[in-house]
Amino acid sequence: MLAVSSRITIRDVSRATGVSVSTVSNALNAPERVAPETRRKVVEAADRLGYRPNRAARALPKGRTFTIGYCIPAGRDGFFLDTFLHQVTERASDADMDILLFTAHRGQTEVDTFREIIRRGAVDGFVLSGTTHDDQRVDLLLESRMPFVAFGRTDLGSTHSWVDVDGRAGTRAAVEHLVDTGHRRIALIAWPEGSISGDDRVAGFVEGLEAAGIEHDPALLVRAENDLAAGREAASHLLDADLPPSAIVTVQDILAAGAIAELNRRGLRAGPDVAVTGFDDSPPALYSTPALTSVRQPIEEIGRTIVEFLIHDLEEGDGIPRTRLVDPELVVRESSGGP
Amino acid sequence: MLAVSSRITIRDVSRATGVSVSTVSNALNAPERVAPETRRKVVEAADRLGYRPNRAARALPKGRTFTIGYCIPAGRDGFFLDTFLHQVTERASDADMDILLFTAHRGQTEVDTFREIIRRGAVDGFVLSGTTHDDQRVDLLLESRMPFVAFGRTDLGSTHSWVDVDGRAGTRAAVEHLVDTGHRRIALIAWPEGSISGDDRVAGFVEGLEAAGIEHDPALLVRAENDLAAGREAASHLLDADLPPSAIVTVQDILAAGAIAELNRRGLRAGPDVAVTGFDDSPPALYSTPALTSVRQPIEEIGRTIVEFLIHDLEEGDGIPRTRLVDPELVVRESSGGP
DNA sequence: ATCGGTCCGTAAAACGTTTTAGGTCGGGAT
DNA sequence: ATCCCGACCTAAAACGTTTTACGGACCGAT
Repeated sequence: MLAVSSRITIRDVSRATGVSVSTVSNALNAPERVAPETRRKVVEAADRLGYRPNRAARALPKGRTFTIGYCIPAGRDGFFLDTFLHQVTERASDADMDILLFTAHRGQTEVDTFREIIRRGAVDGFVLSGTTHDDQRVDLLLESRMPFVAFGRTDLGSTHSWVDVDGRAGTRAAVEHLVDTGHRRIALIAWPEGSISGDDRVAGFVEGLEAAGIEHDPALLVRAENDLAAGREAASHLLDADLPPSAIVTVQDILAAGAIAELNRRGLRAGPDVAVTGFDDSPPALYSTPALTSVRQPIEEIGRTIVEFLIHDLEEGDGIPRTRLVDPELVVRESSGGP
Repeated sequence: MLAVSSRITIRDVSRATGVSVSTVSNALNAPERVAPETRRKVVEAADRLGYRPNRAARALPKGRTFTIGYCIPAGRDGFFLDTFLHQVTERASDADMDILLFTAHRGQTEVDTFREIIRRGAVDGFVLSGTTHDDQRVDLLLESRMPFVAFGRTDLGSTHSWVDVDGRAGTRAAVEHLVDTGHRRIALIAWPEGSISGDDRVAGFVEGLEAAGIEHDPALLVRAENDLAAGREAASHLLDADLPPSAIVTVQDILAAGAIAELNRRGLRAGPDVAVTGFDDSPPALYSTPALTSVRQPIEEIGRTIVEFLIHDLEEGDGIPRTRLVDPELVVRESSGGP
């Protein structure tokens, strides 16, 4: 369909007020350069006509697009994409910026796509998520001097802005909670070694045990991929041991769901018989029976902070890396003997 | 931070090849207008320099932004936003378009924000979701002649493009499945009257009963808001009846989760004792114990079709409304006595 | 009276493309 | 020889803004 609806341009406002195009622009962007009466006339006419500067036309001379890029991850990133994106978008909107959503082109790597977006001059900066140790996107962005803020740390953590959850504090809190309710034999189902947040969560587990003066039994730490079946299997392995644990901590809700399923299969109840805790406080945690005790990441705060950092960088242009580690919160529910 | 990285413009390619700017543009956009040898030279140089036309600059003379708008809903829309957005973005990317994500400005209605986006000439068309009976956004878009495709029907269904799930067929399939496994006393937990998809799902329930020759007992249809507690309460009400149901159909997984929680509280087991089915096949359905029988909406297909319709409209410009009702699929799990 | 300075407004250039309207050249038909 | 046409290329205008540089008017000070 043809772009109809004859859009209102600055020229229409100029005609309506009898004042030049430049004066209209000045009246709207730099009010101090224009006589109060003229400004009033212009603003009134612009309002009446419903004039809004064309995005693309504005971007050209400004050298800014008023757009933030976000690459939507290929594999589902978890359940908070929803919340995260909403928060990011809302905050961006407060600063009059929009979000450009893109995804890796077919047959291209994600980094290639980032490069494309940069070359096209499509955005002023990026929000990253799902960072890895040596994240290639970070290399590219640093190299091209593109402002960005990452959700998650990387190996280059000190040279760029990031916001992350203190996962270590999270699992540690879970362990402390279990110790407080009388558990001594506490197991952990973790991911395979090598991911930043995974290793961090393991560290918190160990730390929590140490703080409670409990010796860490290596047999009680098993690794599993992040899916239901793997969680089930890992739990089964733990429960078959000579001295099975009385509590199972996991690094992700799905693993916890797997553990609960395995308990059910054996006629045991999560909570009364074996305590289980998850991580992320994703919807399944809340809706499962029994409801899952889980470590909640403050996604809203994270999204808000990320945009705040990015906008600051864009406006002030100082390029100084800013970082923030936010505290997660343990939400106690039935699966660990809570209410 | 200043936009550094001295971007490559068409002028650079022009200089590198010794050919005019217009020829470069033609070589890249309308190859037939340029001699083969020249074209080769231009393409080679463009490749070598990594030239990509600037988005904003291109939008101006083209009168197209190569962008599709999507307003991220305020309340969480469900769990498929993730999947849906990914699909939409990927398909858009196939057609060389990006997604502009926005959200209602503070203190403005969603419609106001749509109007803003249109006035700014920020997008070529929209993808809508979460439509209501008399959706104001639809009115606005039709009025401004903006191409768009809705996920979900509206009262103006015949005048615009939409893609929707046949919810009626979904609940009907759930009822049929329950009848097949021997149930006769089947209840429904539905939403309050008035939503398109909710009423549709109720209709499917009634239809299913009729088809099986079962008389519909009004006492077995209760209404509840879409949250866990409400589902719990509704189930409790049903189970307290003189003739409690042997199976409970729900119009959403969260209501089903509530029902299961209530069953558990009473020492009953979902599946063996009372069958329960959900709708949406959201993550909680899969991860709950027992795993939930649910009606799965083919989100990938929906997202793909929506973009397909929109791109077609944009390219062909015929503006003819296209519609598609896709069939959902019943996924049988333990909560209804499945494997 | 002339000068200098402010205030207010405007014309014009610039941003990086695409597209329109020619322009030049060579060759085939007359 | 002239004319016409097609093939190839280019200059220039256009898209809708912002911004720079300048000009006129007015005013107070010399």
